Amino acid sequence: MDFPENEKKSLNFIESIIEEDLTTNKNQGRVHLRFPPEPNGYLHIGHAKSICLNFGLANEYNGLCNLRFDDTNPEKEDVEYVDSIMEDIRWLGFQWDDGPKYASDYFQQLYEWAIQLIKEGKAYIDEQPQELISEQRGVPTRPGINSPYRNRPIEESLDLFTRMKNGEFETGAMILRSKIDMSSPNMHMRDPIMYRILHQTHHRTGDDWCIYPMYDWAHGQSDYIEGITHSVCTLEFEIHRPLYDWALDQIVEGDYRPRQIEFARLNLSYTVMSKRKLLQLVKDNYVNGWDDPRMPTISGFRRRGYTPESIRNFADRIGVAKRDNVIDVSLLEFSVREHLNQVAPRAMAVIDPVKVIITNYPENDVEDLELANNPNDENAGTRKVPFTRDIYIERDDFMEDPPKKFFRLGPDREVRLIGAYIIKCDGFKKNDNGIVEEIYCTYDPDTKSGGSGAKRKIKGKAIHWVSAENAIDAEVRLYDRLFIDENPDGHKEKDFKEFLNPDSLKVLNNCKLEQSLKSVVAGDKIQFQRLGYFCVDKDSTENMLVVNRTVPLRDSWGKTK
RNA sequence: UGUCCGAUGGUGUAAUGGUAGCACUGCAGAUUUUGAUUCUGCCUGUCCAGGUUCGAGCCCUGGUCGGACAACCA
Repeated sequence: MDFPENEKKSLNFIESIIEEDLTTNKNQGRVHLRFPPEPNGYLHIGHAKSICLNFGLANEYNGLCNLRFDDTNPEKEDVEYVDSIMEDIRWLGFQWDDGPKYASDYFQQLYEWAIQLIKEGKAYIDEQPQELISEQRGVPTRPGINSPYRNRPIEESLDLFTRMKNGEFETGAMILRSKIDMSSPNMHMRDPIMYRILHQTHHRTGDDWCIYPMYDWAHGQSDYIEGITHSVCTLEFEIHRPLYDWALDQIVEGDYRPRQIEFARLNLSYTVMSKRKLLQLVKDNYVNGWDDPRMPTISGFRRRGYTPESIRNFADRIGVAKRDNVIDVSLLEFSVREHLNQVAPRAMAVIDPVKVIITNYPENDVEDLELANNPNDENAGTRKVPFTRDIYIERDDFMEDPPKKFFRLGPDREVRLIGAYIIKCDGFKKNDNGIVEEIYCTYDPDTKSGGSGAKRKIKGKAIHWVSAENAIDAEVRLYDRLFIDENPDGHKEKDFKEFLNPDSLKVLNNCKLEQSLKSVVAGDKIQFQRLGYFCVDKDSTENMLVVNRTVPLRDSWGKTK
């Protein structure tokens, strides 16, 4: 125990509400949440925050959490998105209770409630053109005016609504509005639209319906039907809450009633989060699909090599509150490094190779060295790595004329080859273009790792290497942030795409990996020592391994350079 | 000249009238066969003005600043 026994864990404001409700036995002490995505795009890291929140809360309070697709707009929705959303939630490690739900499951009930409202004189059919209706609605600072159809006879509205449903009118010809208050300071209360005509095939209900309920006439009711107690959503719905409550007032019987609670959505620095903008990046080929490793989508992070644990930890750390926030991407990167540091086996890879010839090493000898898979974790075991006369090292681990603080290879300098020997540079050869082609070294046979002279101190650091004869060829994809601006969509005069990072993807084709990596499969995560965490990409073929860099290691040298 | 919401270090987030804490970032240092990890230390904060109170980041009043709202989107 790190803390006194009666010290309470601090609660976020939603937990406080739930605990308060629990102590008053509200809704018979039930806790039932839901995650309600619209299937019109792929889930992103902002959704991950919401998913972790809702499912996490259910977990914490022994409650339930539904997955409900808010599929009331067939124009934008598609099963492709339904499938990807379910896959992403499962991957994150959550399970919804009792099968996926759909707002479209409730179309009949919603329709009947609408009829009830018409009969009660609380809803009417308006057949004015859209522009007129919008004009009459007024502006936030000025009240609207009543529609001339506002007081049309109930029988007439009933008849029209039935005919709307039966497909007698064209898309957009008329709407069903609730009769609330055209002078309300809250725009959403000015006789909001409940139903519109949409001759559009729905991905689940097909052509059963040609009228579709609006969000505000579906969401609270769906919550009510499912027995949701705490309906958690993002801040932009705050102003809808009076309408949410109004809709509930029309249908609630008994003590149970869901409550809407709003929290601030996640914003991440150096990225965009709006579905519309992400869709644009995909559709206009600025990235290679929704799961492009540069995308802030859950599938993008998955392909990039992020783990569900790291995303869940991230979600825990960012907290939940109502103030607008911009989370530094470095926190996400910290979370993934933290987890991968524990679980990713280490290996050596040279991504920008230059050949080193160890001139005093026997030409055809091969030594099988036994290296730890994770020097920080004995349980990770060991692997065999072949050592030979010709090896590759990283081009930037050698300098012809190195400064004092450069602790790697250079003329007359010594470095330790990780898990092998100390070598000393005796010379090098350049090609006609002045590029270093070969580096000549001698090794000190007494300094073999684990051997008697292994502890010999040198000024140089340890560097990674790969046996030239035994290397595996690979393509390495180096990803960097997609945008060069901290807040790409925060500029009024400039389109967010102007801030796209031209170097967000660098493909390296001449990379050399150690032999032990030949059996990796897509999704495997490895730390390439001194380089970063990498993940085998699904584009890999039998002939060419493709590896994504998830995130580089922290680099205090790179900063001081 | 509307309604609603918000304001704590560079970034997030706690403190629920009683010592402003934690994490990330940044900066130093120790250890290191990964310039990683690990460990240690440091920097930096209650939007402003009044009021209530023995005591206010917290309660009240007034300002300031920021966000949301005028789709037949969600």
